Amino acid sequence: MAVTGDETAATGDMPTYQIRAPTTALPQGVVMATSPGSLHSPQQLAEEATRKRELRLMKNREAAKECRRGKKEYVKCLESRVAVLEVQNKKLIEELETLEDICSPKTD
DNA sequence: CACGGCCGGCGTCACTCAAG
DNA sequence: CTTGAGTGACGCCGGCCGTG
Repeated sequence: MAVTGDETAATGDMPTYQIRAPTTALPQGVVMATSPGSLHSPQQLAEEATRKRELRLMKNREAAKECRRGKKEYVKCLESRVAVLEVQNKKLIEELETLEDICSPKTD
């Protein structure tokens, strides 16, 4: 996946990490039921709202799990990449030292 | 043991963003 | 504008480990 210029393309390689202040905790559980013609009594409306909320929570629960799983995988990926790059870097440094030895004028 | 600190996982809320 | 998916932040809980 090509990160399109945008530094946070949120596509596996660079998740969008955002810091947010803990905004005022509104009381919630308030779900607006967009009155589908078939529902009338407040009772039914409330039940529908509850059902929707539970569904939403369930989906979000699953989404959160998946999100964490993906994040862990992403971090593991980065860590192994770091390991590879460290080895590569070490080799290059060694090579550089060897070449410097070969090329340096002998003083004695 | 009992405890306290640290860590990882979970559920939920609040928010953003893209699609319809 | 509405809706659904994705994700950061927060708080809680249980397990592990070192220390007195």
